[in-house]
Amino acid sequence: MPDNPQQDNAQKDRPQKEQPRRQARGERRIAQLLEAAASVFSTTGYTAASTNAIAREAGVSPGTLYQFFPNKEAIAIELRDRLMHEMREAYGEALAPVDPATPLEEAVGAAVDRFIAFNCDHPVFYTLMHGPDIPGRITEAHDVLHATLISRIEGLLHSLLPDARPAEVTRTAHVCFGMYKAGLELVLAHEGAERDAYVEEVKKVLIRYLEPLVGDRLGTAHATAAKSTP
Amino acid sequence: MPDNPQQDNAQKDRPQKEQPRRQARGERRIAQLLEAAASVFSTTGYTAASTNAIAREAGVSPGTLYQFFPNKEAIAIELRDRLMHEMREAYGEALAPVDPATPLEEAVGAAVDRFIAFNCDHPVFYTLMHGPDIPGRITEAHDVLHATLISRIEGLLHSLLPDARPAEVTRTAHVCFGMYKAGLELVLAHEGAERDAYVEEVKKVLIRYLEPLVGDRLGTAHATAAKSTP
DNA sequence: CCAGAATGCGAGCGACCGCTCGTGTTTGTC
DNA sequence: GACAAACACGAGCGGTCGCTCGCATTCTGG
Repeated sequence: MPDNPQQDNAQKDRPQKEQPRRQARGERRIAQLLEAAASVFSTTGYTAASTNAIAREAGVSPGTLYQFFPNKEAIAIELRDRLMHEMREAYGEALAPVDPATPLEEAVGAAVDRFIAFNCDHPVFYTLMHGPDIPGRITEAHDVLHATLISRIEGLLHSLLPDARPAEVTRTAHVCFGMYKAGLELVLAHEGAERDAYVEEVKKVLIRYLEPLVGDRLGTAHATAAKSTP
Repeated sequence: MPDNPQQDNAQKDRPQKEQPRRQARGERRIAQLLEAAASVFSTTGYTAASTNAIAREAGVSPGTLYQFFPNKEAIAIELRDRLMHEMREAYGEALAPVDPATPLEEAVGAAVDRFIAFNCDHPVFYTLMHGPDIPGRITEAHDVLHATLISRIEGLLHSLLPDARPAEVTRTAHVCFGMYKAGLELVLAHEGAERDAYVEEVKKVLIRYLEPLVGDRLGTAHATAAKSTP
């Protein structure tokens, strides 16, 4: 068991996890702790972040932290769940509506802009979602989420190129997601105007990768050999 | 100090690190230990890999391990250095010679093929080079190496598009490297025919990204609508 | 053959980590 | 005001980790 067998003496036989009646103070503490956790996670990564450091950052004792979270993992899960909720709420179904007549540039640009904006506002999101540092159970929930994201992209792709073998669509979706992920990392590594420039590069990568696939369907006149002289 | 302040009571005031005269047995042990380290690192990552586990995998005691390496970091560094040497030796200056007349497809394809082949043969290379799990000093050496790689790509790009502002060339190089890295991750996550398919996708991504930049320079008639009939 | 160096062992040190628990304080309810 | 529940504290428990140290064994040069 080369995993992370440090300890796992958490609660186990609790089919219903009935939490104690929270007071307003408790809710405030939870928010405080999650904010501190976001800070610590995004600067040191998940495994290197110690619960004592999170408690210290929040200005409380380790015992207080464990009043509200059964273990370290639960902190990350709750944080991720809240971020996911906030994202859905802010951007709705970001790439769900696959308007079949939208030009490729617009569809890709909008999706990339939204996701990147959210990640820039909440740096910890990248750490939790795409960080390779996450052990055990968290990953399982992430895998589900990752799969739904991929299938969203697949759906979008399917509406763009109805005549393609499913395996290829899946592969293309994985490539798009991987490239987006890499682009996001590049974007987060820069700031200001340079950051904006990288955002445009990411869009270019995706658009140019997908352009030949959608071909010149409909009247969308994107041209790989087009010039600025009409 | 959120770094890794576990211990650092290694040797410090040793300007010349004069190693003891190695015997053949010692060299064998070193190779054995590095092989074990490669296995453990690539399956558990750097930080999660324990030196005791490496020693156990190599079939020796922890004390023996520290006979040959001053600390855990040195194992990773030596491993990386040997891999780098092996790579230079196997593929020469992989993307150094910037033949200015090579078609884009060929240049990108060759470079991608070489790098990916090497990474497939030595999975630990990805962990050590691109793994986000590496603390402290190792990263410094990696940054140097990363910078030289980027400047190699810049050089290659400069020969392809001589009339481009340096900042843009740098940015393009970073994008190419990031996309290659993401593609490598995708490739390593699959096997057999699927893996080969992903390799081709990575090439497509890079070629299509760079194609509009090089335009139709010279007579290299790469065409997004080109066929296989000469 | 033998002195000394190189190699090998493994219990264990010190540090940190996730987490607990006994105790004390604050808050809501009657 | 009384009482229980929720909240807060922080020393410390059990554990792993990187690494050491004293000692035994094997190799090498003279």
